[in-house]
Amino acid sequence: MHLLLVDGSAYIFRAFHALPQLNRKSDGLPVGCVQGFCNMLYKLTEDLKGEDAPTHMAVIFDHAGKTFRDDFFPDYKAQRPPAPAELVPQFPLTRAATRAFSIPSIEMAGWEADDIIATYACMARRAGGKATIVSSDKDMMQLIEPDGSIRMLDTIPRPGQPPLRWIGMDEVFTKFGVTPDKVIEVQALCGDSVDNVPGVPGIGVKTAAELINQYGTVENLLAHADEIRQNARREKLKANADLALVSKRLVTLSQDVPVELELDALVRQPMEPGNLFPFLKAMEFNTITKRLAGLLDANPDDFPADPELSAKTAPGAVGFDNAARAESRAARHEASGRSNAATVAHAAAEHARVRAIPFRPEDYEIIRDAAALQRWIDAIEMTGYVATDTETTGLDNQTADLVGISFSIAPGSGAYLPLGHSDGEADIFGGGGLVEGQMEIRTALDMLKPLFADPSILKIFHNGKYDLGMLARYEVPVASIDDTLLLSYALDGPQFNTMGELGEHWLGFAGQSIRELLGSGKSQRTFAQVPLAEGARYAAEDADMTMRLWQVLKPRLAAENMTALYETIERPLAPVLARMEARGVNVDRAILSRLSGEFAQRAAAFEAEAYELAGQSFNLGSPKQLGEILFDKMGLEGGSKTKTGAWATGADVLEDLALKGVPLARTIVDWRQLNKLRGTYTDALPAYINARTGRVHTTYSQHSVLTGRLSSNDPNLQNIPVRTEDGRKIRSAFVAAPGKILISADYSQIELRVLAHIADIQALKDAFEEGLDIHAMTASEMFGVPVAGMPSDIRRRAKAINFGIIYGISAFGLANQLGIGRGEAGDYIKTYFERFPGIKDYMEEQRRRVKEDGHVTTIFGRRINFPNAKSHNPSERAFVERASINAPIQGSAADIIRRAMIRMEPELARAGIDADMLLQVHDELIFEVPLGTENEAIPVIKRVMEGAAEPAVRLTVPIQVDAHAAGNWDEAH
DNA sequence: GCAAGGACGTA
DNA sequence: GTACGTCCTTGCA
Repeated sequence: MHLLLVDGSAYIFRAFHALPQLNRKSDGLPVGCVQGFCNMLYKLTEDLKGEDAPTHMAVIFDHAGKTFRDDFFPDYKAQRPPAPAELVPQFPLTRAATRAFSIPSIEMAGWEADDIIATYACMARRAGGKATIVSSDKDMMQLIEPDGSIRMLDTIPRPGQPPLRWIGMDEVFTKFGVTPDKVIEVQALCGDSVDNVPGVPGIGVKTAAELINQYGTVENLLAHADEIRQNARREKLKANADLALVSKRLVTLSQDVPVELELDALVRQPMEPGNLFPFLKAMEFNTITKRLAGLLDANPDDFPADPELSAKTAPGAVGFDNAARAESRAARHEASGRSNAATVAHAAAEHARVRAIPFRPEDYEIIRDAAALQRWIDAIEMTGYVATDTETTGLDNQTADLVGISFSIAPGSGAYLPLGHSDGEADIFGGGGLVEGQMEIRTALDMLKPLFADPSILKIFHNGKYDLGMLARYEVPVASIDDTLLLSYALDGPQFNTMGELGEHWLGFAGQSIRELLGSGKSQRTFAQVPLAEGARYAAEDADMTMRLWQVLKPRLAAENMTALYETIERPLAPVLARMEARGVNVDRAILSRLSGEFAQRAAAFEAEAYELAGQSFNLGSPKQLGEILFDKMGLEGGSKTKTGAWATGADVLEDLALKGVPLARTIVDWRQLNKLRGTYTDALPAYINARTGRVHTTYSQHSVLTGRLSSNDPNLQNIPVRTEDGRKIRSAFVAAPGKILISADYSQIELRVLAHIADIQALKDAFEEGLDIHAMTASEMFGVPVAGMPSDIRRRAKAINFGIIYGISAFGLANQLGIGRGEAGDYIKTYFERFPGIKDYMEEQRRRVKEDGHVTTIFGRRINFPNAKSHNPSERAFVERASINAPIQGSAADIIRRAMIRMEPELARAGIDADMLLQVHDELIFEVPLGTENEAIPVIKRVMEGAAEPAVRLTVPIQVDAHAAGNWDEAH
């Protein structure tokens, strides 16, 4: 007999990290792991033929709740984060899949899958047969028998490797340095940080193997502990003898679980089309359905999809993105065994646990050679995740050089791999040679490459976008990331920006500041000039801190229902942005230089004119001096003061004065405009052209904006002028590369459409449905003027009101904007509310929510916090009210374009279109495509952008995107 | 050398 | 009336 035992729970967890989580049913339910699981079952039957073909088979799952190990070691697996929300609904489905394949599905309260597997494997062996354990879990390696009667098979999908990989004596020896029968002894000594098996502190796999190979067992080792020559090792062992013994009990698999099914009950059954196809069809697994139909010679059409599981008919079938927001329900599901209250408690417990772990910089390691690096790589692979951070010579990852990389695999662990520390005095050539004792950079990176590229190993960064861009320049691609900065942003908004702030708040320890390390001003040094030991301490602490923050923040996702936002929006967006930043945009230096001269000349003329009109020369750039001249010296009326008591000289004030016949005011306005364009754009932008790429690379901030928008800096490419003719000249300097053309695609009236959807305003929705001019329609409704032949001034007012609504209108603000009285503005608002009563309801609802909850949300569940909502300052409170009205609108629109950006690249690739997404300007995306391909690219771009809310949210208004192609940004817009 | 304030570019 | 980032001056260290 040959018994095949599949470790079902381990498979889904490992597959979750190994597989791209893209596969969803038409209702949005994630089924990637279920699909991988079905493929594996299929492959097992296909590939295990001849003497490997099993005669008996079962799939074993972990059961929710405590096991016997918790009885004597309550901390066992205590630091496991709760299962990701995307995984939770897949647990019951994998059991259903097992039954669909006519295979017994076994789980038992109080026992881990590993113990049940061990029990059955031994039963098979005692019965004179053999057993194959389908698992890659190292804890199972203790069961392997040298005579081949118990073997292991790894089926976790890994790119570039065969689907089935045998694990034998050699693999075990590579991992543990001992034969399988001694694996538990080694594990007892070295422990396991993932499962929280303590082991003997300070003893790793290598040392453990050495000791066990000499003494055989933990007990014998402890009995002869006095013989050990190395002082530290001996004392550690003697001091922690009890930990070693407890650890051994923890890792030893039970072989006498009182299983209910005898071996005979596990005899392989033929697949039953009536079980199989209803399940596969409900899951929408078309490929495997076809394959199995061929194999079984059956027609799947004869079997309807299982109505209980099917997308269309299942009760309460909703898109996952919707469903995940109510994931407290899903989280209550079996496997995790935790109710929502439990996920909250778990997050709190994790926070307390991590916060209590002291920082010990003296434990950090410096990796100086390949052997040490390999040890860390091995440890990381064993752990399955790593917090990591790159140290570089600057803040801009397109120009900085890599100086080192740090790692941490658990709170308190840390290592620094220095690669580019230089000695000698820093000079303009970047200092002297490399400091001794560093690995050659290419050698080290080549060793790390498979680790970073391995999607089954989670890389945890803080602001990973930076590191991704950095590593990409060194040809180190990264798959599977988590990001503590984005976790914090999804949970708390832009409240905490730096690791220091997060550390201070969550761990009570800010860590060493980079400013202190590098100095400032004239004496500032780059990380390359930091002495190696000092740099190592800082860098390793950074990775350690990142690991701790991850363990604190990640469990909060489930507890606070932010998993879907983080998993479907924030996490996948970061690599997209990293690529956009790396691409940059082509800017014509000659155009800017010519404009700079032109603007300077014209500004100089205005400057002379201003001195003439003022009767004196002064600094036109100084609002203070200008205010004194206008209101003190010239004695003009109507001046107002800013909050600091200075004369207000803003454009609106000067515009007023100009209308009242003060020519100096107009001159200043014109001068300021030209000077602004020159200073901020034509002079500043050329300095941003990257010497290596010849292009301008902005940096996006994914975590800075309250509402969920991106921001752009160094340089800000989201405020390139467009409103004035001179401004557009600057825009025209953004040109396509030779042989390419730019496409600008922008959402039309996205915020008003979102408002119509959220507030459910039928009149607005109808107008959008019919493709009307929305401002003209508003004007017509409000003022009773027909749309045809509408005076432009009436439309302008309606437009201002529409924008005002989005901004949380006030009579004061609208009056200012339109230059009318407060009373009249108030009347407009009143009329608007009468014509569109739902708007008022919406506004009151947001005001109520922000007061009650301290936050409002977007349609995708993004939470926007307003800690000031209960302020005693009335104007502060009024501000919060306006912002809380605006935030769901601006934020939902921001979420929509974020979703479009995430989907854009794969959809373009799928359509076979070569297009580079370069820039995002809130409601606009800029692409660069080969000249002549724009007409194929545009429909795909439009389709992705227009459908970006689906399927998570079904908008009740049409979304419209306008796209144009041209050689420069001005003409494409 | 740095922070704050004013002004102004964008959606 | 919302949300940003940058440039420049000013005032203090």
